[in-house]
This record gives sequence, structure tokens and C-alpha cells, in this order.
Amino acid sequence: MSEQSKEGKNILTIREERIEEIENLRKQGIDPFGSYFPDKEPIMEVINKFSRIAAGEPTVETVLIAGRVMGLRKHGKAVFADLEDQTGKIQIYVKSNLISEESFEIFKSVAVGDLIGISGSVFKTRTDELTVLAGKFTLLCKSLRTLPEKWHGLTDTEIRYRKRYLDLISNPEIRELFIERSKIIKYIRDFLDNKGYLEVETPVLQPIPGGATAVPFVTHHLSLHRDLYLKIAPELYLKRLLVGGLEKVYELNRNFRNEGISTKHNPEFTMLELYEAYANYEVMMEIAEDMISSVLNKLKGTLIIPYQEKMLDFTPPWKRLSMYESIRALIGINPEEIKDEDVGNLIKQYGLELPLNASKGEVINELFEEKVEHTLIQPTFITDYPVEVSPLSKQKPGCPHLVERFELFINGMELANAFTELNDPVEQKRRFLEQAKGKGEGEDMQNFVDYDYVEALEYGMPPAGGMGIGIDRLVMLFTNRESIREVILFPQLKKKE
RNA sequence: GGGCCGUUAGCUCAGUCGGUAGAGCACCUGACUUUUAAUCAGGGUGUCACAGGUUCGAAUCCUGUACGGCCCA
Repeated sequence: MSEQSKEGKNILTIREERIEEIENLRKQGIDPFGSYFPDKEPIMEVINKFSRIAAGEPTVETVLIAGRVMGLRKHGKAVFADLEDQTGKIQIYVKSNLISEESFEIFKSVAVGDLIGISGSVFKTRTDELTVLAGKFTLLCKSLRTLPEKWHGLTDTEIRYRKRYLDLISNPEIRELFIERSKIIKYIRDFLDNKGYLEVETPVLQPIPGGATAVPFVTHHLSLHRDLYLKIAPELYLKRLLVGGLEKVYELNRNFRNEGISTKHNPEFTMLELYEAYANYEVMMEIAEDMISSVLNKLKGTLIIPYQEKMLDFTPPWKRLSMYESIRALIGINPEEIKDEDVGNLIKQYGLELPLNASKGEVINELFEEKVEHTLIQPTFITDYPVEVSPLSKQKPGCPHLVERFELFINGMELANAFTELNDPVEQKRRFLEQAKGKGEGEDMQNFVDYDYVEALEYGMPPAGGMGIGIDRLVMLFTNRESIREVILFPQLKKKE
């Protein structure tokens, strides 16, 4: 084969060469793909245990480690390699006179990317690097493909997302990021569990997609002969549980919205929703502040973190501002003074994307979203929303056009949405019908009115506070990432080819 | 949906004026028993994203498409 190579003919690709090599190993009775390899120690533990040994003589004690070969430095009858597992990386040293000759011959075929197991003693090299001196090695998996380059790593964003496993192998900080994501979710669960909340699961397949204004994914159930919709929000089911007497519930799960994809939107995203009977939106504000700051503190040991060019300060209490105040302060318009006949002019003047017959509340909300939202960098609660844009919230006593609701904004991005839950079934039904009418599509939207939910309310739902928090966005903030795709292991991408 | 930018070897990237494709890493062969981006000698493995067009000749110029990135809606 080498003869042919020299002539530049029948040259094998790396992959073909490796397949041949694997066959050769099999012929020698060696399993190139290993098997059960119990009792391995995490490399980080080995490092911690032996980091202080003196240079020179190897330890009497031996260690057993396994992982992926990330570097190879061959020196004839000896080989240095870097072995990496999930916890860390350590150098190994294989000397031909310390293992059997045939074993060393096999080791010489090990390539970067292969998975191997090593047992041996530990020593420090001349340059003071902690090294495992191989006494025995086991082939656990031959790799057919070459890993991304060791120095520059993998930087092509598209390949990073499509082949996340390569991203995880070659970019340690990405591995760390997803470990942090997992911790964030765990800490949130711990927080709520400690407060006596019950974690529950509600249907992903729903006959009526409710609890949010969003386009649902449609799917079809064959034996039920009907279309079903993927959950856009768990809200209406969780509140049925309040009716049922479960007083503190939460769901931490995936929602699906059939809308545009952007750096802040993935079609499936992770959302926390929690509900507490006999509470209200002010209680939810306390929980948001307490939960988010304590999770951050547990994760990073600080409440002030860098985000892009800025510093974000999560030290409670966070700023609280009513929506009206924020508009007054930033645009100089007093929302109290807007009259119904001003609506058309405001829409034109500010170029709002609303029909000219929009309601006053919708205009105020749109003004806020267009002009104020992006200026809210430090954690800020915006309170008291117009009732027209809040179909599931309870009105403020004495202010029927406003509801007891807040949204939390950080870095100009909506992070949480919470309100005192509307538990008046008659008013709830009226708002559903109002909303269905507003959508214009008439019939279709009528079918999305959840009468079953209204019926549940008719049995009596305790007054309650409820809140939703976008987990992906929280992870973006905590891990200093600008795109939601960076914090989702397998983000949605278009089909290639 | 619109605008701009990108797509060349497994990875990271060069590629001049349009003249027929290159480097480093990886990989293969050989040397080498404390190296660490090991070193030394030799070897280039490619549908230049895809499809058309212009041209004697296209990675390069033009048009369209796909995918990705950024910005806007």
C-alpha cells in the first residue's frame, strides 16, 4: 500500500486507513472497540490527589483512568500522550520496557481521538508535570475520523451546532457552559422544592393550545382522528391543578412555538412556570428576586457578572417601575392622559405595528415594547400592564384598565412574566371571547377558547400568583452568551442539502 | 421576509491582475526512552457549497439556489 501511495495512486483516506487498521487489530485478537471498563477514577481526582508529589520516583500506588487521547508525542520506544475525560486532562507516559512488547506495538497505533484506558503509577516529569506512567493499557475505541485541529479547535459555528459532540470535545468552555446550564436548572429545582413546591408534568399534546399568544405546532393523532397542538405554555393546566387543591406547583419543561428563529428564539425552549395559591404578583416578585439571585450566587459566588460589554448587578432589591411611569420617564407621554381618539395618531406618530383600531392598552404596551424595553439593562420589574394585553391576569383594585402583572427585564430582554391570576370564571370567559374576536380569524380562534378551563374556574380557583421564567435566556445571561443557540445543545437549524 | 458578509483538504486558513490549488495542524513512512503546539527527513489526501452564464481559460467575474453569521422587521 505504501508503494502505491508513493506513486500517488489508490491513496487511502484517513478513514479507510483506520478501517484497515481496525481489521488488523481484530486479526491479532484485539477488540478495537473495548468493553466494560469499571472502576476508573476521574482524572481531576487523580490530579488533586497527586498534585503535590515530589518530582522523581513514581508512586507505589496506582491509578486507573480512561478517556480520549487528545495529544501524542512519540519518541521511538516511548510515547507521551494527553488523556482527557469529562473532568480534566492528564499526561500519560508509555515506555516500551514497562509494558509488553506487543502491547507497545499496539499502543503505537493509537491515534489522537482514540479512547483508551490506562493503569499505572504517578510521577512528575523534569518539567514538573504530573504524569501517569502506564503499566497497562486497554483500547476502548478506535476513532475513524480526525478531530478538529488541536490549536485553533473548532470555530465554524455551523459545524459547532450541527455536530455538537465535536464542539464539546474540542472546546472545553462549551462543555463547562452546558455543565453550568445543568446546574442552573438543578439549583432552580432545589430552590422550589425547598419552598414546598411540587414539580408536575402537563400535556405536551394539547387539544387547545392556551396560556400564551403564539402560533402552535400542529400534529395529528391517528386513532383519535384529530389534530393536537404542541404545548405553547403549561399555564392553563397548572391552574387546573390549583383548582384541584395542589397549592404550590411548578413545571420546568419544553414549550413549542411555531414562530421565527432568531438569536433570542428557538422553536422549542425551556420554561419554568410556577403557581402559588393565595399568593399574588408581589409574592412572585419576591420569589423571582430571591430565586434568580440565589441561583446565580450558588453558580458564580457573586451577584455582579459581566455580560458582553456591561456588568449586570443582580443584588436585590431590583428596580420596580410601573409601565406607565416608564413611558412617562422615557417618552414624556403620560399614558393616563391618552384618550381613545388619540390611538390612531399615536400609532402613526411612533410607527407602531398595530391596526388603526387597536385598543388604548395595546398602544401603551406597544409604545413600551418599542421605546422602553431595550433600555432596561439592569434587572427591572415593570408592573401594572393594560388589561387588553393580559387576558389571564386579575385587575388592580380600583383600576379596571390595569392588571396586577409584572415582567422582568434584564439586558433589554424579557426574562419573566408574572401576575395575580384571574380566578373569576365569568370575566375569564369574557376575555377569551374578546381575544378570539380581536384575532379576526373568527371561527378558528373561537375553537381555541378553552371552555374546559373556564369550567374548571367555575368550581373555584383560589386567588393565586403565577410566574413564567425563560430558562434559556437566564442561561444566556449567566454564561455571557449572545445567542440562544449557544446555550441549547442541539439548536434548530435548517436542513442541509 | 429585507440588507450585508461568508462557504477552498478532516480542522484552522492563504490564494495577487482570470492562467488551471497552497500552508499549518492532523494523517502515512522512517529516526528518536522526560516530551508537552516535541523535533528531524520524506509524502498532498481537494466535487474550491451547488447550478448556470461570460471567457481561449473561472476558486477568482456575473446570475440564481442552499446553508451559516450579523443587523433590521
